[in-house]
Order: sequence, then C-alpha cells, then structure tokens
Amino acid sequence: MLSYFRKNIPVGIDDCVGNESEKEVLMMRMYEEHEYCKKPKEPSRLYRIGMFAGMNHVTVKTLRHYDEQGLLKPAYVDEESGYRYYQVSQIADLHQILALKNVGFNLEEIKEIQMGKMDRTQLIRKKQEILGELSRLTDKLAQLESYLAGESLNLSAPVLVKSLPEVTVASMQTVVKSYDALFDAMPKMGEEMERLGCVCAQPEYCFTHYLEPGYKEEQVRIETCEAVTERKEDSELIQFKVFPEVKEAACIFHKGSYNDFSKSYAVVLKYIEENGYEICGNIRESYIDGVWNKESEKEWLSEIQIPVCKIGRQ
Amino acid sequence: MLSYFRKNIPVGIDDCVGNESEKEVLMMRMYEEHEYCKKPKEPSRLYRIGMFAGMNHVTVKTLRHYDEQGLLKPAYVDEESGYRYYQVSQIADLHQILALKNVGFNLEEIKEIQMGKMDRTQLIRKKQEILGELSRLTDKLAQLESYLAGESLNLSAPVLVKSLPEVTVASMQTVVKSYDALFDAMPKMGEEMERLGCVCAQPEYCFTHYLEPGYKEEQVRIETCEAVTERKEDSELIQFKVFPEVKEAACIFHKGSYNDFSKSYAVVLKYIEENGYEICGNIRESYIDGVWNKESEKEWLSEIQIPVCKIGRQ
DNA sequence: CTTGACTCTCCCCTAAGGGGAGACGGTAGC
DNA sequence: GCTACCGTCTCCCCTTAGGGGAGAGTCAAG
Repeated sequence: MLSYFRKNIPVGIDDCVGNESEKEVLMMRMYEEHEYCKKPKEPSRLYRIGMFAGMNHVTVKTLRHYDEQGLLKPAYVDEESGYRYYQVSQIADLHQILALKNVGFNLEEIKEIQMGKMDRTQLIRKKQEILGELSRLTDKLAQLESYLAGESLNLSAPVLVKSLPEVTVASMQTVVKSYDALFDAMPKMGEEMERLGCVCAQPEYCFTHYLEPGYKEEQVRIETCEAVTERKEDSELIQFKVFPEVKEAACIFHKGSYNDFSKSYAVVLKYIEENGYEICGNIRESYIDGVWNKESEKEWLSEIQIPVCKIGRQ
Repeated sequence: MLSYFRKNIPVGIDDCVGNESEKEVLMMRMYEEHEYCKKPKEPSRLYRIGMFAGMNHVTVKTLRHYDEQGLLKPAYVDEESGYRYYQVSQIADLHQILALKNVGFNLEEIKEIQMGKMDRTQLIRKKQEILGELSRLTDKLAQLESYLAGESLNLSAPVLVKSLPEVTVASMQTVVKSYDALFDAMPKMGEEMERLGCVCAQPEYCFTHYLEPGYKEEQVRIETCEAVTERKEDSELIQFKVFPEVKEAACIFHKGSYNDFSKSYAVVLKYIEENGYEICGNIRESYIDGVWNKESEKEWLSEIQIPVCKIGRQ
C-alpha cells in the first residue's frame, strides 16, 4: 500500500467531468508524480483505454462499445484528442456489467438494471428463459445422438416434427387383404369424386389413413383420403370429414419403392422412442410422387406422418 | 391416390431446368389439366413460393434466403418474371435442411453436408459443441440462482471469475497482531522500495497476500505486495518474487470501510460454494481507493481475489 | 380493364462487437 | 527538432438467419 503516502493528491472527481476546472484537476492528477515511481508523466489514477482494457481482460472495442451504448462512460474524455480516460474505481462498474453478461443479460437489460429498474420478477423471467434454452438444447442433443446411433442412414431422410394443419377430405374406407392391394380401389374413388363435383385442395394432399394402430399382415382397415376445398354430399362410397389440426407429428420422407417402407418406419419409430415422444394418433402415408408421374420406382416419394406427443406432457 | 390416373403426364424433369425445351415441358406440366379438378390452370406439380412456404411452415423470406445461399434452388425460375417455382419432391430437401438446422448446424455446414462432406467426426464435433454450450448454460443458471438466493445484495457487487496474470512484486512478510494493524508497516516498505530503486508496474497492483488459509483473530501472517516492473536486489525487509498466473479467481469488489469486509467475504464464499468451485490458493486483498486518495470511507474500494478451481476438474 | 393478392429486387436492420483504413496523439531515441 | 513507433480516434463494412418495407411487376378473377 505504497500509494498510502499520496494523501494530499486532489480528489473528488468521481462524477464525469463537464466543465473546465474539473478537467484541470483531472489532468493535474494525471501528471502528478509518484513519490518514488520513476515514470512521472505516466497517468497514475487515470488510464487510457488500452491499459484499462488490459487490466480487465476485455478488448478496446468492447469498452468503446459500452461507451456508445451508455453502459460505461469514461471518467473523462479529452475534448480535443477524443481520448477516453478511465478511473480505477470504474473497474467495479465494468465488473458488474461483465457479471451480468455472464448470467445471460444483454446490454439493454443491463442498462435497465443499472438504472434501478430491476426486480426479482425479471431475474425469475431470465431464469425461465435459460431453462427453456436448456431444454431446447437437450432436445438437440438427443436428436444428434440418434443420428450418431443410426449412422448416416437418416441424414438423407431425416425425421422432422411438425404440425399438420386442419384439412377437409373426401374419404373412402376399405379393408384391404394386404398392403399390396392398397391402391386397387383408387380408380373407383376418382370417378366417384368427379361425379360429386369435388375440387382438389391446393396443395394436393392425398394419403392413406390407417384406422387401427399396430401392424397387421392382412385385413387392414384403411381410409383413403384426398384433401378437397369443401364438403359435398356424402355418397355410399365416399364420406366427407374434417381432420383437426395435429400439433406434433413425426414425419419422414420415403424415397423409392413401397417395398422399402419398413426401413423408413424403423427410422421414424426409433426417433420417436429416442426423443421422448409417444405415438398418439393414427398414421398417415402421404403419396407425392409415384407411378402416376414417375417412370422409375426410385423416384417415387411419400411421407409417413405419425402424430406424437412428448411423454409426460400429455 | 386420385392422381393415379395421370400416368401419361410427361415426366423426368427432376433436375433443375436450364434450357428451353425443359422449360417448355415444365410449363406444360404446370398448365396440365387434372382429370376432375375444376381449377385447370392452377399449377399442379409446381408451386409458387408462397404456397410452397405455406405447405412447409416456413416463410417466403426463408426460401428466398436458401435460394441465395445455394441450399435449395427452385426447380424452375421464370426468366422474365423472376418467379420461383418449387416441385413437391423438393419438400424432402427442405425437410432435410430444417432437420439439420434443428440439430444446431448452420447453413454453411448444411451446405457442406449436402455436398457429401459429412462424416462421423463432424457429428461428434457438433455434439461436443452442444455439450459445451450446455455446461455454459448450467453455469449461468447456477449463478442466476445464487443471485436469486441472495436478494439484490450481490447485484451491485457481483462475483466474477477471472484470471490473474503473472506478476512480479516486491513483498514484505509481517505478522500482524490483528487485522487493524495491517497497514502499519506500509510507510516503512515505501521508503525501502524507493531506496532500492523500484519502479511501480502499470497498472498499479498493491495487495495483501494471506499466507495461511482460514481466518485467525490474531497473529496473522501476511505478505504485503506491490507490482514492480523488474526484480531488484532483495533486502532484509523486502524480497522480490514472481506470482504465477492464476487461471481462475473468484473476485469481488468491496466498497466502503474495511470493517465491512466480512460481508463481501460472505458473498464471494457463498458464490464459490454454490457454483461448484473450491478454494485452491491463498487470498489476496487488492487496495484501489483508500484513505490516501479518498476523504470519505464510503468511497474506498478494494477487491478480494480468491483462487479457485471447479470441483472435480482439479 | 381493374382489383387484389403475390412476387420480384433492393435496401436497411438486428447483437455484440471484430477488422481495417486513414488520420491524429504521445513518447522515445537520436 | 526530426523521426519511428505505438496508441487512439472516427468511420465504414462485416458477421447469422432472416425480418420489414418500398416500389414495381405478375397472375388470376370479376
């Protein structure tokens, strides 16, 4: 505590300077000689920005930015050179800013805190924010893990959880002997829809709705649906119905022949399990490209949509 | 699957168009009539950007951005109007982009993945990234909790963990009867340093180093240190030494009389405990503003620095 | 032909600074 | 007093993943 001797150095310029006399006092202090220090002209209690930055492990740019934002004004700014001079006691203020930034507050919020507009509720709100971010991040991690577990297989056909909007459809229930017979009834349905004056919705959305959960080898009860712009009169073959919105559905695109559907099912079901979801609705298979517009089976495209919800979150 | 009938629609334009014949084919398909749909001029397999965006729960801006970045080029762009047209099969590509984004990849990385520059190591690196972010976030949470626990007390004098750089000091060991006698030996030390030709380091750093851990009421062995530019010859009173860098030190600023030091100690020690640190070095008290330059005790400023390390991380 | 809904490009904006250019300021050595 | 060198100033552009809007052109329906 050698500076102990310097009792008679003029003091009291804690507030930011504004007039000439204050400036003079500050400059006097800057050039005051230490009792024994051999660098008499080095400012002793006022530091230029580079030194102040170095003392506090921050960059010059950062200090200038805080000055601009009004978070930490230098104790004194030379009018002609524009040089910023900082006091040692401002370390504490900077310290506070850095600590608040560490907790996740942004500069705007920190400024409000400085102005005293800070209460418990804001701290709690920030805590909620962090918790939310934390859960989002753990979700990401789980998905990444599932990618890592499944090799690159599911990188080209990834699972995405999205919502399915409400949709009005023309539907036709059938029981097909096997999955192969799935498309047999379709021509009839097309004719019937044309007869009833149906207009297809845009974008087109044509899918098979599996009416029973689980996998059965035969006697599969399904519903063939096509989105339409409005309900028409029900006929013997066709009923109109509205599917309510599905908040979350795990979806995967399947490219290629329908014989390989099981692979895509494996991927999406694994995803559901590994990411803490459970199936909470009947599965839809949406047909996008197929024999009607693609010559090669390899170009066929479908989407499997499985309504899910997070376990425990009902 | 009503579009089943449309077997004879020209196909095979999966690649992005470039020449005139391809364009014509595409436009043909756009204006193709459905068998039964009543909006014959509505494009059937090509969608404009708004529709394509709506189908996929993304914004138009996003699609345009992906186009610019080369992540998802529209299947066809009208040369005169500049309109972007998307194919249904591109939903799968968009799907992949969104899924990768969900896992935390940025657009640049996604582009690399699309180009096949993707291997397991990158997935693992991304996982490490997420884990790091996760631990940073839990740290934030812990600090926030400690703020919440301590009311607003420590918001004005927050604890910050930072590094202390290597420093060369002149030191003088003494045993003081009580903390009150701490400053008694200082004038002597100042004179001696002057005699030895010491030059104070800039910025000034003058502190008491407590040589024994724990708190003792009397017979405190301390070391008074002042940073200097270079070593000089040791004298009977003064030795020169180099403090190595301290990687992590929990620091707190203390404003006001030294009688209240215990309060600041309480705050910082609580912080250390609550944030999973432990003390791993001797405590320093750095004196910044004091009786030598401030009239009012309220303006005195000191900093308590406690070397710490994360428990378990050595 | 008009209207309204869509789309285009172009420009500026975000948070917290980073990087650099060109011009001064301050100090040290000669 | 001159020069070299470092520190600092302001000003400008850049980062991500798009958002907002202006002004102009397009598309389909009445």
